[in-house]
Amino acid sequence: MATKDLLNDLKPIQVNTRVDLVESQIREYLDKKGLRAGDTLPTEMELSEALAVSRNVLREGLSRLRMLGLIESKKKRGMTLTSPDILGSFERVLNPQLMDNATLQNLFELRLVLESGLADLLFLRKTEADIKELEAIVKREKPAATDVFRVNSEISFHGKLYEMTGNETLKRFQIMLLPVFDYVIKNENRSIRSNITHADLVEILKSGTKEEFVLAMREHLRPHYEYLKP
Amino acid sequence: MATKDLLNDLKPIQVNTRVDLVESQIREYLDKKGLRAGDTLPTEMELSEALAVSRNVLREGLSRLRMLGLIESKKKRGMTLTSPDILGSFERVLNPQLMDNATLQNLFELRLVLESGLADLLFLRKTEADIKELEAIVKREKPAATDVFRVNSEISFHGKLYEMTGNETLKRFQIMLLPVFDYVIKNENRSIRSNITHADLVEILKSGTKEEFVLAMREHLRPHYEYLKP
DNA sequence: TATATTATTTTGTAGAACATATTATTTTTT
DNA sequence: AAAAAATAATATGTTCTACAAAATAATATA
Repeated sequence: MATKDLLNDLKPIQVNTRVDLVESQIREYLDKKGLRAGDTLPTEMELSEALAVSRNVLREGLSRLRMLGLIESKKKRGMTLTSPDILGSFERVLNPQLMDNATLQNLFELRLVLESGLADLLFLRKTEADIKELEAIVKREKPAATDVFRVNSEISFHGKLYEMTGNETLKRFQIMLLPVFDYVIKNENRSIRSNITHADLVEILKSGTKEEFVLAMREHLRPHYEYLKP
Repeated sequence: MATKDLLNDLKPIQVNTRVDLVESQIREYLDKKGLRAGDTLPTEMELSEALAVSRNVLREGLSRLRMLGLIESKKKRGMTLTSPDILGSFERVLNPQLMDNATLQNLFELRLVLESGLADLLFLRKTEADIKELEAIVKREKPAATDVFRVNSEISFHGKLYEMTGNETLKRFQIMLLPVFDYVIKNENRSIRSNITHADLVEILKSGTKEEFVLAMREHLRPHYEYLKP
């Protein structure tokens, strides 16, 4: 079918609104000028004149950049560039209800990949205190509930792992992915049993090697991988 | 110092602008009403009246949601909810020049974690064709350049690995992280030599086991980990 | 009935005006 | 002359009105 191919090959021409143009032009401007956090921008009047748009349209564009944390503005002082909160924007968009299934699945996998790859950072930065806390968490788990990744034990145990990496971005990322993970699992009604328990993982973290941990973590996650499509 | 503690404990009161309120209120509204992709929103006039703000302010808020890909609008038809492009917003913000050092470092590590955790997905989805392409890429590499992760071989080889996961989100994520990775490496002038080459990795993918690959990949990335702070 | 024309509706854009907060300047007071 | 108070100036925040443009609905015409 030629028409079907066409639909795939050429995506519909989208008329960029003036605001879209403002946004990209300003972003280009920042890049071109090599501006950095702290630098000041021209005033709204100057910008709107230079771009030949109304102040209204300009402000709609600026509003976007403000939301992303790229700029801040104060009365009389004007606008300044700021270090954006890179996960802030991500957070606004991560609503399982609105995401299509493919993306949900992708994010589910993304999280598995992350967990599988934590080993080195963990061994680099684990402390005695961390191990003790993990042991406490494991102790608190109900003995009957062998299911891993179930909401309760999930948040505390795996969350603690992320925390131990000392990587704030990673940690926040995990928290943001939690609802997605939960959503997928619930929707597919998966039953999850692993040969490697949380307790086993802690034990290896405590007195095992990195290599052992890598393999153990994979084994711990295996049930999840088994649900993935080839 | 009491003042210093205070600065840490209580963050400055930020007067939310009307636009900020509009944004969060509309987001709340969507959530509360349980609206999904495809559903239509009230008109701008209705919304601005309900929120008691000018149409201008309302539009600044909507502009943000539009940027995030949460809503689309057409003349006469009004606005509809859409599945957001979750990485689109991320992309807009990932400018190494604007990010603070801690975040750069975090993203660098994030990428290492991802690469370390790819093994299972790769073994789940690799094909003959993939392996052949990898071999071709390795063949093209200059024999003198044993440095891994250097821009050229990096983009093609590691990029191909991500591609093989069949996870579009993951793949795009990697592309977005490339500049960050490059930026960090250049700034720290790291010399990188690994015992495991790309060729080795391909060989294991071809006729080795998952476990071998996991360990090989870690070894391949080891030089990078060695630069990380404990 | 089919087609052409004309409203109607809703978003997109523009311009002017005023409010508000913050800095800069001037005036007054001591 | 120095300090304090009052005033002006400036840039962002907000509102209002008006019109353009596109897509749909309604009507008139062949």
